[in-house]
Amino acid sequence: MLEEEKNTEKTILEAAKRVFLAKGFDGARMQEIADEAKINKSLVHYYFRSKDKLFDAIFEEAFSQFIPKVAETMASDKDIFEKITIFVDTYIEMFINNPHIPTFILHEINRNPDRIVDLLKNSKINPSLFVVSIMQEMQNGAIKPLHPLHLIINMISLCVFPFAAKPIIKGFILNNDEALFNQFIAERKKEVTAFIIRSIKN
Amino acid sequence: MLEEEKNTEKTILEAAKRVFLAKGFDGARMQEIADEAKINKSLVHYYFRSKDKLFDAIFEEAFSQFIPKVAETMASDKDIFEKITIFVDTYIEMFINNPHIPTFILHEINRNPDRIVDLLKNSKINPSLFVVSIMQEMQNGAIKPLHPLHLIINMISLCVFPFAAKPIIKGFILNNDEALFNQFIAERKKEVTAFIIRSIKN
DNA sequence: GTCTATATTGTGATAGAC
DNA sequence: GTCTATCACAATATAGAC
Repeated sequence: MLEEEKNTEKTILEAAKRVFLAKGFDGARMQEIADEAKINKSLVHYYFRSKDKLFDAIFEEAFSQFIPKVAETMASDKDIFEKITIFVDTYIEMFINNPHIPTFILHEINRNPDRIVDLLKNSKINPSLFVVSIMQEMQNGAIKPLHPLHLIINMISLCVFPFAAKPIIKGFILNNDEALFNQFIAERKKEVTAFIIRSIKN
Repeated sequence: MLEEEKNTEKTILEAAKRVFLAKGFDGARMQEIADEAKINKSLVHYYFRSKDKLFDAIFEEAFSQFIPKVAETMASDKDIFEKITIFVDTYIEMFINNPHIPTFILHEINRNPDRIVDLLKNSKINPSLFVVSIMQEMQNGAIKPLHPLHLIINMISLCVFPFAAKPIIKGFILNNDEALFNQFIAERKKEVTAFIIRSIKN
C-alpha cells in the first residue's frame, strides 16, 4: 500500500501551494485548487473556511523558505568567505527547487506589507548575527571597509533576482531556450560567490 | 486657465497606471480605476473597450521604463567604469521616481511570459552593445576575465531588488522607518557602483 | 467527511437615455 | 461623450442530504 493515501488536509495544502505560488492570491481560484487536489470545491472550504485562511497557511511556509536557515552558519567560526559561499549556495539551490518563491513573495509582501512584520516578529531570524560577523572581519582587516547592510542586500539581490526575472532573461537574452537558462543558473553559484569575494577581499 | 482640463483618455491612462502598478492586473478593479480618475466606470470601457486592452497600454509603457534608455551610453566612447556608473545612476533614479515598477513588471512577466517576447521584438533594445563593450575592456586588460551576461544581470539585480523587497528591508531590518529606507536607497548609487567596480577592475 | 445544489456578492461589460 | 441602469457570468461561501 506504501501509504499512497494522504490525508485530505495535506493534499489541499499541497495543491494550494502550487496554485498560489504560480498565480498569486488574486489570480488563484478556489476551483483550481480543488481541481489540482482532485476533490470537491466545498471540501476546501470545509477544511480552511476561507480563501484568506488557506492563503495564510501557504504564505507563512513560503516566506519561511525565502529566508533560508543560514543562521547557524552565520554564528559558526567559519571565516566570512566560507560563510558567503554557503549562503549563496543555499539560497540558489533552494530557488532551483522552488522557482516560484521569489516572484510570489515579492508580489505578496507588497500586497500586504503589514503581514510580514507580524510574521518576522514570531520568527527566529536574526540578521544581526551576520552583521557582527562582517564587522569583526573588517576589524581583522580581512575585508575592505563597507556597510554591512548593503553587503547583505547585495548578496540576496544577486541570488534572488535572476529567478524573479527568468522570463526576461530567458525570453529576451537567451532566445527562449530553457536549457540555456538552466546552464546560466548552474554557473551562477560560482559566479556570484566569486563576484562578491573579489569585491570585498582585502 | 493653465490647461487644468486634460482630456479624458489621458486621465484614465494615468489613473489606470496608478492602480495597475499598485495592485497588478488581477488585483486591479475597473471601478477603482474609474474612482481614481473621478469619472464613471462606463467611460473607461467606452475609451478602452476591455480591461485587457487598457492593461496592455499601461504594461507596454511600464515595461519600456524598466529597460532605461542607456543604449546610447553603451555605444559611446566612455570607458566601462563610467558606463557602469551611468547605468546604475539611471536605473536607481528611475526606480526612486517609479517605485512600483519592479514588483509590477516581475509579477506580470511571470503571469504572461509570451507578451514580453513580442514587446522586445518590437523594441530597439540591444544588449549586445554592452556585451561588446565589456569584451573589449577585457582584451584591453582594464577588467578581469568574466562572463558578460553575469555581469549585466548582477548590475540589474543590485539596482532592482532593493525596490522590489522594500517591505522586507524596511519592515524587518529598518524597524518600519521610511526615512531610514530612503537614506538606504540614497546611499545605494555610490555603494552599488563601488561594489561592482571593485569586483571587476584589474 | 464528502458530495450537490444554491445563496450571495463582486466584476467586467453593454444598452440606451441625454 | 457622459451618465444610469442592468446584464451575464464568475467566484467565494454556505446549506443540507448522504
